[in-house]
Amino acid sequence: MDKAVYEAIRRAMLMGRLLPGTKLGEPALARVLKVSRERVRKALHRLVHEGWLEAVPNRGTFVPALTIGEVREIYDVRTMLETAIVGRLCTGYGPPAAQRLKAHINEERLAVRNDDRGRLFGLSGEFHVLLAELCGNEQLSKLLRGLLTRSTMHFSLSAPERFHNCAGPHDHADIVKAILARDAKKAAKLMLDHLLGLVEWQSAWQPPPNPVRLEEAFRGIAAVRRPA
Amino acid sequence: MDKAVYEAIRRAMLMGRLLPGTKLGEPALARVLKVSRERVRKALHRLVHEGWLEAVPNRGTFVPALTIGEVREIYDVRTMLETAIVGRLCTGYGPPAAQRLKAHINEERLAVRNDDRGRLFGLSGEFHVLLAELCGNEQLSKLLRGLLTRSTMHFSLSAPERFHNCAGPHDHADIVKAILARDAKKAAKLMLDHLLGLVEWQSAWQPPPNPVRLEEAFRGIAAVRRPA
DNA sequence: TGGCAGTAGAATGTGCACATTATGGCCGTA
DNA sequence: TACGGCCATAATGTGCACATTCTACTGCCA
Repeated sequence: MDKAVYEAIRRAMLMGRLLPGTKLGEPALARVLKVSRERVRKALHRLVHEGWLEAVPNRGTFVPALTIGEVREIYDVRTMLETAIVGRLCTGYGPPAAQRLKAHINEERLAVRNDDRGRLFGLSGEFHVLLAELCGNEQLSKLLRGLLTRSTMHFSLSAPERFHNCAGPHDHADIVKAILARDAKKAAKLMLDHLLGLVEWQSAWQPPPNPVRLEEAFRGIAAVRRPA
Repeated sequence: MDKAVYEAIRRAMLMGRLLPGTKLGEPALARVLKVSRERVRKALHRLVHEGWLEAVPNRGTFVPALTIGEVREIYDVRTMLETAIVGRLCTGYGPPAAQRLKAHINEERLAVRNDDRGRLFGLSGEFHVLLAELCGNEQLSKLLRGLLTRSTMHFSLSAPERFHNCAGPHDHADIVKAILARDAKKAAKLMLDHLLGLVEWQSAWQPPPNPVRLEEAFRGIAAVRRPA
């Protein structure tokens, strides 16, 4: 199955092993992953199409360096969708929805108590997906899942070793509380502030100097040979 | 360039030449379009990934038969985004935005007056894209463009020969009027009603018996060989 | 006559070899 | 010494041939 190659590259990106600007050569990947070049090609093409990588014709595929502007745009779209989502959940949801929401919040609390950053990182993302799923709209869920992965990619690539506390657990609990109280206005406002906080928090991570950016800037100027 | 193959297939779908359930065989397409099978393969894979076609492993790729439920879901997502869009446009837009909106409405009026259904069909879609573009969010524009093509695909496939009047021009003019008056509430409401009307109008198109559906139903039963 | 196994054909999936293009080093010249 | 053109090398792009899988027809058997 060629999905394995796709997943391997994606995982490497989420783990921050591939810095922005890195070139993903087909022969090198095929050698490392021990698969044929065609498999690698297909996986790369798919990743490019999904926005994970950038392809330059006759040059290769590269790990993109998302600008703060693009991240803001993605969060802006998320805001539009997710404020609408919580609003809709306030107008009507089934009993299992309430139960799932409470269960999720409890899991996040548990992760915080155990200081399990990795688990909390995963749960924070899943919370937003959960809200979409509770709307019962498959298209919406898929779309939001894509936006979420893309919005976190920037973070994963730039500062992966430190999982974000996201200011999340508390925000999430408040949002759930508002939904259960069927307070649409408040829920939407809380979601808006939550996402605004996230994007601001991520923006603060841009300033630290990115080594790859320097390498790109000096390519063809200084007499340094790139390591890869 | 392989984009030509991609565009050719897409155009055929939009023109309604490919009915739902039709199989797009690689050798047949390569023969018809006079390109190598690899080009066809790449184009098909891309179309599948974008949701235009459906692929069954070791079976081939087929023109999908979107259910009413899926169409409703897509319109639901569009409602979330587009009500937010008009709301945002009401809070702030530049002078060129107002000018472009007015110009578009005028073009639609002109198309109606000339009874140019084809042009009106295109303009009706472009109106929604225009609103997204005026927000200045590239991600949003791309996303909405995809949703729009997918939501109209169902229509194109099931009833392509009759371009929809969409109850559009009038609705669009009202929406623009509300935006220019900076009446966010009204604009959002009008957009909501507009999209609700569109999806209801499209739903009404499902009942008429689909010839391909019959062909599929009799496949393997009657002694008819499929034309392709 | 109805059902089923076997088989021939075609279509999809996969890997390989070649063509094309970009990159980096080398050399000649101003 | 610096600049510009040339060439070797490696990577990407493309087409082809083979392997695998599914479909459909045929013939056999109950």
